[in-house]
Amino acid sequence: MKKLQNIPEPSLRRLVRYYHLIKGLEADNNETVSSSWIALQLGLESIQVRKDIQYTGIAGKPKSGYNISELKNAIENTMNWNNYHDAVLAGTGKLGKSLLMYDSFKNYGMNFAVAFDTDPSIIGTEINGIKILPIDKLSNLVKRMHIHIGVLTVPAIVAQEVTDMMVEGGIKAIWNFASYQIKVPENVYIVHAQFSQSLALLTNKLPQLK
Amino acid sequence: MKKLQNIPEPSLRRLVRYYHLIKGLEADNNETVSSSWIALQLGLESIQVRKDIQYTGIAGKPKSGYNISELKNAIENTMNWNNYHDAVLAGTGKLGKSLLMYDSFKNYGMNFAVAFDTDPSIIGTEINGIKILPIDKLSNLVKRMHIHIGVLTVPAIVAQEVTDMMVEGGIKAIWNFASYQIKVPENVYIVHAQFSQSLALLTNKLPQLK
DNA sequence: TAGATTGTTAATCGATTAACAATC
DNA sequence: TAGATTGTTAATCGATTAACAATC
Repeated sequence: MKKLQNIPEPSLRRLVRYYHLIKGLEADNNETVSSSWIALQLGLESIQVRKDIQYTGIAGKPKSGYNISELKNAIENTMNWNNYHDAVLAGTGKLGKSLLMYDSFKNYGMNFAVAFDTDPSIIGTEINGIKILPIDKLSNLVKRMHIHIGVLTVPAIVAQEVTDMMVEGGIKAIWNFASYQIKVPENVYIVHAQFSQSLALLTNKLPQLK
Repeated sequence: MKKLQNIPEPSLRRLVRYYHLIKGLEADNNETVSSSWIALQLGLESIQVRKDIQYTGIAGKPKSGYNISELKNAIENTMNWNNYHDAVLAGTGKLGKSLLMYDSFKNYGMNFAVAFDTDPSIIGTEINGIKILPIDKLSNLVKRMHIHIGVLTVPAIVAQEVTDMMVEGGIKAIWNFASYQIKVPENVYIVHAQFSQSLALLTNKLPQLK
């Protein structure tokens, strides 16, 4: 049984980059990859790559490096991407719809079981095969289906209200796209996914780039 | 003239959260906010909030705290959100389209001037008032219009090719949504915005939450 | 064997936190 | 004035990096 270790957030982010990099390698038929090659591609130091990979629990071989498919599996295991977990999405506006249309989340551990909205004109319809139900059914359905992941793509003004419904239903992790500081009990985990947060990293650097 | 300081990424991310929090405060008519109140709302320590705010260059008042509108402005200045910069988007698939439809980027320092794609059936049309042009015009147009921000929402397989066009045209910052490790010269800044990166932070924690 | 690469242990660096002085 | 809150300086903590031994 693998011991669960808290992997630093920067390491998790880099591991995803390694993952996408070596997926490209698999296509050509390479078998191994070295930390220094990964580092070179990503502009990092090889020791940092080795440290990050150690968090996944696999070992490389001196001289040859890491087995590519083993490393790929190890990252998938670390991220829990080797199987997927049901999720609900609340708020089928432009962004919500776009996420529902995106078919690749299953490769990243998540599957939309059902979506919720308040707009009577779309309730009962489907987006990409995913049924849209009225928001007041959220809490009960989530409880009944034992769903633990909620994706929040509602307007800021109702973000807390919908969050409370999710928490009431037993949601344990919220992927929050709403520009609102939702409050949750201590045992609920939030990942902030606002575009503004990511974009801030870019716009903040602009004066130094021109 | 404010000195440019490199603000740590975690601080930038938290500052965006403070920003959304105090925007809610402005609506009610509060005038000041304390670091301890912000910290309480976000589950942080007040000293960390004060440290982050110091990066924006403003000073608070002992006993009363920070002036809310001053703090809001200071964060906007730090992120360069007080005016906006033209950007181009390449790849008008589901995600690209959804970003073009999103009208709030102007509030976060960015404005789509034009978009690019390869699909002849949509070239020449507009999405949300933004013209879609053939990708081979990208480099020249970007150069001519002095655009410095590129948003990459193309399939992984062409990500490097399109990146090269952007770089050739003089793009200095790339907001990359493609699941591909694009390579750029040292003077080009990349922000990784893949859903998988953000989602990894959530799925990695799942075993501890259930 | 020699050389390349991993993995361990220790050192460094930078971000966070603590203590407390300054001040409104 | 007393008390609340900021801001500074120092201490701590955790992530990154360096040095080098282990090993294929």
